[in-house]
Amino acid sequence: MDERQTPFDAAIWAVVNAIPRGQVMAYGEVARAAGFPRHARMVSKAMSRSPEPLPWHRVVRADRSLAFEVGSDAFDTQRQRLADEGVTMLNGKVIAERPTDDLDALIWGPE
DNA sequence: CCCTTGACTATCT
DNA sequence: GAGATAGCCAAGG
Repeated sequence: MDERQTPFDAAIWAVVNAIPRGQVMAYGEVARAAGFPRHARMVSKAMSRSPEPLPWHRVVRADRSLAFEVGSDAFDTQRQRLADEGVTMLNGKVIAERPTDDLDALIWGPE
């Protein structure tokens, strides 16, 4: 194999995997939680590079809209997957709760 | 090395 | 509150 995952990738994957079902996080929040503030744009790349499926549909924009073009396959897929988790959308924006501070403990450890 | 691109965000109008 | 602008940062041509 040939994938070299950077510490960045691993951190991002860990955070995304830690997002509870039915909840969403913004790209910037994921980056920050992973320890890489201002790397919101890199989060998408890291997720694309993931060797195994990731709950990427739980990652949305800061304003709670989806990052894909409306009508695109990716957009529809994300909306459908969210719907399966009980998350619906209103006026183009996701209606879901944000992970509480418990997520930080989950990622950074009980410490 | 310069320039463009991108699953972003904060700020201003 | 929607559109425009600037900032941000890594990757690729």
